[in-house]
Amino acid sequence: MYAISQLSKLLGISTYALRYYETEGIVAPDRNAQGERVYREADVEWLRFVLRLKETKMSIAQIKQYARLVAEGEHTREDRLQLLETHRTFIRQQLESLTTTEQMLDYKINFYQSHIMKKSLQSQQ
Amino acid sequence: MYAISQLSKLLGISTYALRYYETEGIVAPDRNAQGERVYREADVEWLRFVLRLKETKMSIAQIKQYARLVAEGEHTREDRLQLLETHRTFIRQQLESLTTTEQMLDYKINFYQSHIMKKSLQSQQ
DNA sequence: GCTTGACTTCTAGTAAACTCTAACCAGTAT
DNA sequence: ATACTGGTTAGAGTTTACTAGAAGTCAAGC
Repeated sequence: MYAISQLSKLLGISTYALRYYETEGIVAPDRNAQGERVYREADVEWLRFVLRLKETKMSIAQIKQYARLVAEGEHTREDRLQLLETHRTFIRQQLESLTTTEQMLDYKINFYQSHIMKKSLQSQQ
Repeated sequence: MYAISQLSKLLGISTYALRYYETEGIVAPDRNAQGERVYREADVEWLRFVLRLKETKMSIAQIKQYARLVAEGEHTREDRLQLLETHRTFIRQQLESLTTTEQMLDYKINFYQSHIMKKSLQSQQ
């Protein structure tokens, strides 16, 4: 059980963001007697997954859509599957793009380093 | 040599974006007698690299900074190297994050598929 | 009893990255 | 000659994802 400020620290996101996710229907914490948000372990796990989706470039709109399907229950399983498969495809594209770009950077970095090396050799002579 | 609309199609980005990149100092095409932008092959290659940086989550501000260093010439090589190395580290983090998330999705997709399979088996009986 | 601190809601503001509109111009087709 | 096409600029508007401010509630400590 976490208060909003505790969860904010735990997840490394702002309390503003946590409230925003709630208004967007992405998370629905309990409330205590004072009306304060109380996040359970299940909310924490869900939010960790949400942050993974965000890191891998899923938009808030899409995450919201997925959250809505989960909340709607059993009969949305096929839709959820579809959504996750689409995102997996997107992730695989990103992996390709990152690998290619990493290689380009390796090449450029080697280029710069060899030039800098030449320069420092020159300055030694 | 490409007109803006041609390059837009070639790169799959809008003419608005191309003009925006120019105002940000990221690209500096030639102009013809009518004052229209003329992009050379070198501009195209540079923009392809810029788009790679964007795909891998480099901000326009950072790209702008790198472009400025390139334009400034020889004495900025160390800074450029630094910037590219920092981005390579970031790319490696993204690769890790994507791999982990892909595995989570594999798991969830298998889960949904096995449930759907059960369901369709039930409906066959 | 009053202040402090952590929360609440509502609403406005912000940063990033475009995206669009308006007014204009130059070359081509009818 | 006129309309159309495709370009130009300056500047306003849009979308996304927060971020911040104002005003209020409530329990705890001095």
